[in-house]
Amino acid sequence: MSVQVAGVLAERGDRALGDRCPLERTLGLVGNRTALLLIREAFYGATRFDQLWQRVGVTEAVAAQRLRGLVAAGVLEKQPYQEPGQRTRHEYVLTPAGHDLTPVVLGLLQWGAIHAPDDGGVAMTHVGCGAEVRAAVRCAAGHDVAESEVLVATRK
Amino acid sequence: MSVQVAGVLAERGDRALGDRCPLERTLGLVGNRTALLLIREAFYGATRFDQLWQRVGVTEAVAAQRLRGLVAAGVLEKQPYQEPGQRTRHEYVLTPAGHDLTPVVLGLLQWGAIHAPDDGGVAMTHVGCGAEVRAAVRCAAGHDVAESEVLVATRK
DNA sequence: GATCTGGCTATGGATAACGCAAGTCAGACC
DNA sequence: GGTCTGACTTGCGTTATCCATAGCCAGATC
Repeated sequence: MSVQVAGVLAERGDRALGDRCPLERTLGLVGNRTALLLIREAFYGATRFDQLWQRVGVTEAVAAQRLRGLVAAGVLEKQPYQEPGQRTRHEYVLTPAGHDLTPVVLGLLQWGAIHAPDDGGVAMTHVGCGAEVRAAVRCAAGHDVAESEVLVATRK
Repeated sequence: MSVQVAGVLAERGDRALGDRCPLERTLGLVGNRTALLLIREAFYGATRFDQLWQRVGVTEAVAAQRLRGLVAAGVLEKQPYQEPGQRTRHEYVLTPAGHDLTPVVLGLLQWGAIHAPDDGGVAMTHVGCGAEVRAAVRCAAGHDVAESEVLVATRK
């Protein structure tokens, strides 16, 4: 059981659609290990360069490179801040576009917790009611949507 | 505004947690370009080896390698099938674990459609009611959950 | 038995991602 | 002016990922 596809996606046969195919560019922006781990840490609340590279466990060089990419992609932005007695520095905070990745990061965390048991799985709960939190697929009318009820079409 | 963290995640300070940190292993399994594109095609309904590598636009060698990984990770499984007058072959179908990646793939498709306009963005609608489909964060009690209302804790 | 086809495997080489180590730079503090 | 620290940058070697090409194998067809 899969989603339903329409338009170019359905008509292409068995050919690739090249680099304008859905996900191609997106994965170029956020679809690598370090970028997703940095986004995870941003979700956890890390903002300073030091925190980010140390918690992710990559070198400063790689962190700097990926952070530049994420800023360019509009996922993070650099904001100046100043602690008393310290000089002005910059912190990396999630933009609205970055926050829109919540279902993705949360979905991956949830998937790992269930299906990759060695992954130091996490438990996520709703602070308000204590119930388990999960990424779900819904429609704007409020229905829970099964995978087979999704129609994917190319935009004009 | 970020999620709330508890337990080891909150106490670790600015150290990395190594390869048992949430997402590390998960991203090793499904967190690379080709794997995610193959999962996308599986969502779209492709099952045969030829379809998969051609639609993704990758060589047979790379596709075979990643498909082995996805089968080993339990995301896909090989099932024998036979078309009349043809010999027995194998197709790759999503396992329940693979289907559990729906919010992730759908979330990435949705993010790309909004924030990466050159990504050949797609429109996703609910077949039942025609409303737009989106990945959302909910709790088991049925509440919509804001990012700041999520408590992430390490499992024991 | 020879051929063909879908589904792979094998080899070699390019590019990208990463780790390690060292260096730069700006401003607070002495 | 000199030192220190957080935030990077630079250079180099290694590993992972990818492409291109070629070859293998099983079974249906001829």
